[in-house]
Order: sequence, then C-alpha cells, then structure tokens
Amino acid sequence: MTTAPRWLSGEEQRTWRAYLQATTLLEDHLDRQLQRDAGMPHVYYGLLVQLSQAPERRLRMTELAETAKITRSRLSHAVARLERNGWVRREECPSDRRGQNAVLTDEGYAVLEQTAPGHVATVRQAMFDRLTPEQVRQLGEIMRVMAEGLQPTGTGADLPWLR
Amino acid sequence: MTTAPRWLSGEEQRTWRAYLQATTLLEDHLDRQLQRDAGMPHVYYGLLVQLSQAPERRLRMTELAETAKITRSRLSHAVARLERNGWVRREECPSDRRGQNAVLTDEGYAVLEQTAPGHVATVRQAMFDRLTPEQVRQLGEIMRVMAEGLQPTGTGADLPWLR
DNA sequence: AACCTTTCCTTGAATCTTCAAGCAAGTCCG
DNA sequence: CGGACTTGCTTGAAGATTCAAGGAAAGGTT
Repeated sequence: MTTAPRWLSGEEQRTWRAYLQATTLLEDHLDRQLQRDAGMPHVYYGLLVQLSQAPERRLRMTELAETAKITRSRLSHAVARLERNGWVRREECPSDRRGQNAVLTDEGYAVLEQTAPGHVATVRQAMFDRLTPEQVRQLGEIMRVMAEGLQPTGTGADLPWLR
Repeated sequence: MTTAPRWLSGEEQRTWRAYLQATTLLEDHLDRQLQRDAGMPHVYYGLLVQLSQAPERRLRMTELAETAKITRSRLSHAVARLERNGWVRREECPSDRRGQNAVLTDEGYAVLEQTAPGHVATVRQAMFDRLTPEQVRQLGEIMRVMAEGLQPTGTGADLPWLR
C-alpha cells in the first residue's frame, strides 16, 4: 500500500534548500581551507582532533570511527594515509589482539597546533560570527535532535516494535 | 602579526560538534537511501531535481553548477555519468556556441517521479518530523545567513576594501 | 584585423569514498 | 574441546571528487 506522499510545505522547502546550500558551501569551504593550510581534507583533520582529545592521544579504530561518524572502512583508508604522513601511528591493542589503536604522533600534534587557530578563525567567520548567541543555542538544539534521530543505534522510533 | 586565537566557547563547541555529527550522519543517510532506491548519490539526485524545476527542463552547465553549489568540473563528470544512465542529455546552446545545456530526459523524469515520495519521506523522518514549526523557521533563517556568507561572490565582508 | 583576456566547459591523474569480501581473534554453547 | 557465530579491522576494485591544465568561442582594445 502506498500513502499519498506528504510533500514539504513552502517554508519547509525553503529551509531544506537553504540547509543543502549552506552545508554544501561550508563543507567545501572547510575542505579547501584545510587542504591549503594543513594538507588534508576536513574529515582527516577531525580525526586528528578526536585523537588529540582522547586520553593518551589514542583511540581504538572502532571508537574513532564511531565518534567521527564514519565507516570503519573509510577510517582504515584514512589512517593509512595519515600514517604515511607521519601524523598517526598504529599500535596493537594489548587487551584484544584483534584491536588496533590509532595514536596521534608528535608530528601530528604539531600540525594541529599550527593549523588550529586558522581553522577556528575560518569556522568563526563562516558560522559563529554571523549568528546571534540565541541562534547558536537554537542551532545546537536542532542539530542535537537531528543527530540523535540518525544514530545507527536509533531511538527505535523507526522500529517501534523492537523497543 | 598573529592575534591570540579566539577559541570557541563551551556552547559554541557543543553546537559545532552537533552540527558536524548531524550533517555527516544525514548526508550519509541520504546517500544510502538514494543509492539504494534511485541508483545514484544524493548530489546527482539534486541535479535532476534542479533540472526538473527549470523551464524546458534544461539548464546551462554553469547555471546548474551554481545553483547546486558544486564546481563545473564536478558537474561535468556527474553529467557524463547521468548521460550514460540515460537520465540527462546534453544539447548545444543555440545562442552561445561554447555553451551546453543539460536536459532532463523522460527517463530521468520518470526516475524522479518514482523515487521522490520515498526521498521526501526520508527527509521528513530525519528532519521535519523531529522539529517544531518554530525550529524549522529558525533553522531556515540560520542556514540562509550562513549560505549568504559563503557565496563565492561574498558580501565583501572578507574584502571590505572592495565594497 | 590582430591581440589579449575572459568565459564555458572538458579532460586525465591523483585522491578519497563506498561496497562487498575476507581474515583473524574473541565469544558462546553444548 | 569443537563448532558456529560475532567482533575488529583490512583489502581491492569501482565510483566520485578535486586539481591543474587546456581547448574553443566570445568579448574587449587598439
């Protein structure tokens, strides 16, 4: 059975269009900025940031993939590249012989130190310097709602019979 | 001269993190949905949508690239692929011999007709069904502000001496 | 007309992402 | 213990994107 689709209202359409354009432009902007100043795409930079904030500057591959919201496969390739750059190193996990730890090297940390100020400035210029504090709050709340609904282990709202 | 970087406040950090996670998860989600149901990634689907809404279902390559916020190069490759699928056709532009029109074929239109309902449902489920009408308004306004600031032909805020 | 610059679009190579397949170590269970 | 299943991660090929380079037509200048 097919129900008549509930199309988007005029306001929803405008919001959706603006969302697509803003997110596309921003991701593109950040990719270029980081490619130019740090020699890597935005996602890779985000991986280094995660590692830098983790205890011992290391994280299991799966954990890193989960916090960065990317697949394990993609992470494997990414870490291979970052390893060639000397910014990350793999270490065997002592407690689980299948496991790998991705470890941020000193060189990797140095790259972050050098490029973080420029990156924050770019993010500010694109987002926070243009929004009121109230809008920053609103955006945070909205994005948290969306992210929660999209987690691989969803709330179950899409599979209510499994709750 | 280097000024001390203005790091993000706690609230800004949380908002930024939520933004990155939500946008990453959503783009991923839409890519999978459309790859599964329409056999193409989200960006390609967006190109067909733009064409379907254009007069005569056709658009100059450069115009299409601009409304979709992607580079001409990327569009060239994308249209080549969509052409192989039979969903888009290229036509010479009568008024400018350099120009090319991308034209949505009947097959391309049919694909949209078949897959649009499922796609709207996915977008609704991920975004609009989770937000209040007030939040939809807020998000629209926020995204318009960001998009405006990121247009290639910016407001000039980054080049104030050129205004 | 000759020349220079810009606009429109494409191309190929390098890089990045996805997808399906697979290996090896851990866990469960009789 | 032995077998089946799960978890953690990697691999290679196919597809997508970026980047730098370039060709061809249009526009501007002298």
